[in-house]
Amino acid sequence: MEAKTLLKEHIAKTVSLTEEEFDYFFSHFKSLSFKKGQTIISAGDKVDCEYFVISGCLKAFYINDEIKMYILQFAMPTWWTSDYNALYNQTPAAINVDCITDAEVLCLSNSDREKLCAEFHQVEHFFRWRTNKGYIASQKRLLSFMNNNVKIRYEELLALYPQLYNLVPKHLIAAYLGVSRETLSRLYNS
Amino acid sequence: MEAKTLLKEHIAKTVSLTEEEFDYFFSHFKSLSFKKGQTIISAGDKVDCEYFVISGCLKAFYINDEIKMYILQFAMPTWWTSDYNALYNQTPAAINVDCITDAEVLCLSNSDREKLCAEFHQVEHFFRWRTNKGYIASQKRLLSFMNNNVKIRYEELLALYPQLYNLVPKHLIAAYLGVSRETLSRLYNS
DNA sequence: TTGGTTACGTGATGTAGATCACATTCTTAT
DNA sequence: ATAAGAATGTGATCTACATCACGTAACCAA
Repeated sequence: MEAKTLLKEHIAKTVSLTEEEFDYFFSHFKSLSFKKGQTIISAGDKVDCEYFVISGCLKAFYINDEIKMYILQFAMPTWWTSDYNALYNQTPAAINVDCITDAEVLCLSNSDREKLCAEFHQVEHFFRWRTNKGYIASQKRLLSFMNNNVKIRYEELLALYPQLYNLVPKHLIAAYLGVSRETLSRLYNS
Repeated sequence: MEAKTLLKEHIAKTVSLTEEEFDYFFSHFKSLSFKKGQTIISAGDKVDCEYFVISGCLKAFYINDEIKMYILQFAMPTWWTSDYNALYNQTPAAINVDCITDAEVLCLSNSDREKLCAEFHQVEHFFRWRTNKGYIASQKRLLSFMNNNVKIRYEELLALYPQLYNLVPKHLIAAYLGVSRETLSRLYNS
């Protein structure tokens, strides 16, 4: 689907904008294409934008002591991603975002988002709801982390995002679950 | 500090409301007092409100198989708490909220919040920022969970909220860290 | 085609933290 | 004041998962 249509339908699920309002809104986004493996945000970078995924799959991840990787989020079409801490607080990125597959994204700068939120009450409403959903999902994941062992978390993940199983290598799924690739391998071969 | 003043100063950190606007905003809150140990939300309940803490300390927690407790959040003065998943999606509460100490809270219904957000762009802005902060904090905690062992998480918690050390029993701190009370005990006696 | 890199499987062993059990102290209610 | 229940400390043992080590298969790029 075309980028503009995808974003339009995504927004329309939460708020109603007129044709002109949406066109104006959309004019603040920049379209970017990336190849598999390319980096969108590197730890240490200044972060100016958040990204809306049109096609492909990204990962947002943290690297500990240059050794271990923990995946905070897989970003699929219609998902938003960035280092929001860095973006909102104007601090250097602590996490990285890169492309698991070739990807097309729309990029919105922090200042444009704030401008659009100030100009259109409806846009502010949209972003409030989007963040709400993210917050709730994050709380759920935290709880699952505390409450469930790896096997259950693995099954939850596949139930929620079945497409991941074929799309992303298993060691990345392990990095999302916070478990070693060996343990994950033993888990589903039994 | 008086409830109204506390809320007013809290809101003023993010947005500017006129005297009349704030009075109108405030008129939607109900003041409630609880004794230590009293329950505010029980798992299974319908959840209608979110709560702004004026004094005392609450905990929001999940109970697994009627045995293990995991604390999602300690709520101190000027913090907001509820079961947001239940509140926004109108599902029965999955988590509980109760009082670690005697507490005074202001209660705002979901419908009143949405009404106020629709009526005042500034109020919508305030709630967007509040949720943003919560989301960022939740992501940080998740990352710390994956990345750090109990000792480091314990030190992080005390660095962030030194007042907790004297205020809440250690087994609750263990429940926040997702660790057994025995392990926590051994940890800080060494 | 070949050589190098990445993904994946699997055994052996190590370890952080859980669980169980029981003792001690501190709170709270009557 | 006293009894009962909460909170805490500490040893012994168990277990889920990490780590290390090595092997094979798949996927590339020259």
